[in-house]
Amino acid sequence: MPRIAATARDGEWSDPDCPVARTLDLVGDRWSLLVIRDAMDGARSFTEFQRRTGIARNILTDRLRKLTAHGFVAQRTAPSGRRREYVLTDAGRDLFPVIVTLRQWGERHAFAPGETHSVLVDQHGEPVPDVSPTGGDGSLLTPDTTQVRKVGS
Amino acid sequence: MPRIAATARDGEWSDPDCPVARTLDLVGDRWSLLVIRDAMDGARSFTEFQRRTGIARNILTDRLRKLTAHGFVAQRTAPSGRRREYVLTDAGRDLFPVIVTLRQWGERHAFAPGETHSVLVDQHGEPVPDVSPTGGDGSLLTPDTTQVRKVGS
DNA sequence: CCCGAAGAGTTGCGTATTGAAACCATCATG
DNA sequence: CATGATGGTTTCAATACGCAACTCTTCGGG
Repeated sequence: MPRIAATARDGEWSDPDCPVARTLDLVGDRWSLLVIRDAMDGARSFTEFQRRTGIARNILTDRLRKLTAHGFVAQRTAPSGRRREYVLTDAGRDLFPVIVTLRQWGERHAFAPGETHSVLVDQHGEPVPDVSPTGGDGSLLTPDTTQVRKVGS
Repeated sequence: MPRIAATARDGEWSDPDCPVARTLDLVGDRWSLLVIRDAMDGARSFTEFQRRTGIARNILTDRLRKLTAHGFVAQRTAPSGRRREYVLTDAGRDLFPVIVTLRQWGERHAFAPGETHSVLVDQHGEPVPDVSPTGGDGSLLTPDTTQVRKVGS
């Protein structure tokens, strides 16, 4: 029985060859991506994250610590004074496409017709268009028109 | 077309207005997205999912049940005979952009330079280009050039 | 018809993670 | 110096998870 799983907390990847699995080893839990979402939306302080997500404070402590350890956020002294604040790193900001696609899936499938929800808009107040993978020629890609090439092949 | 009618845990959304939160209520756990990933990559049977992910069998039972209940996969009789198989629904297939962006983040940030990993390629064997949100005018969008418009405002 | 193997779970049980609430420490202000 | 805000830590019960053993059904031979 081939045991693939070895859990990321031991310093091991659960499936070392797969980038999807590695990313989920880092942020694939109930709260991490919501913390990232709020950081992208301007949250900086422990209390602000707690207020927005409603996460338990001990779990938030743990998540902020892990997100910091894994390089998604960094803790720095606020410009205004001597309080510390959490800010996204480049790697954390680079999760933007993940957050946006999660949001857009939710908009399409997790709301009844007519049910209201928050909307992501650009500088001009225009809703952000759907994000979808395309080939080099601009054609839309789907699970059926793509495949995973394993490392050894 | 099956709208995701039900229940994250006890029938309530953890943050009813936010599409990101709703999506994570449904698939924001350690395993669901990996099961979806493998379904996109051709897995159909309980045993095949178990072999690919390494997930514990009782947990896999639970996840397949929840993914079915929430309309990501459906169970149908295999065309070849009388065995049942799990197939992605349209809603499940529509998570493709999420899986791809998670994969691409991992490729950029979770591998050391030179470390090998599996690659997603199109029909011609070409790697899938980076997916990123753009505005209506084609400009790249970032957390700094977008904002969430709340329902009431 | 009987046996065995494979698929798909189910059950029991022990460990790990999570969550709610209370508790603590530091600063700033009145 | 009392009060409140920030940023946690501690405690402890409730879930979730992983492992292994067991069940049930469906073939496929012999």
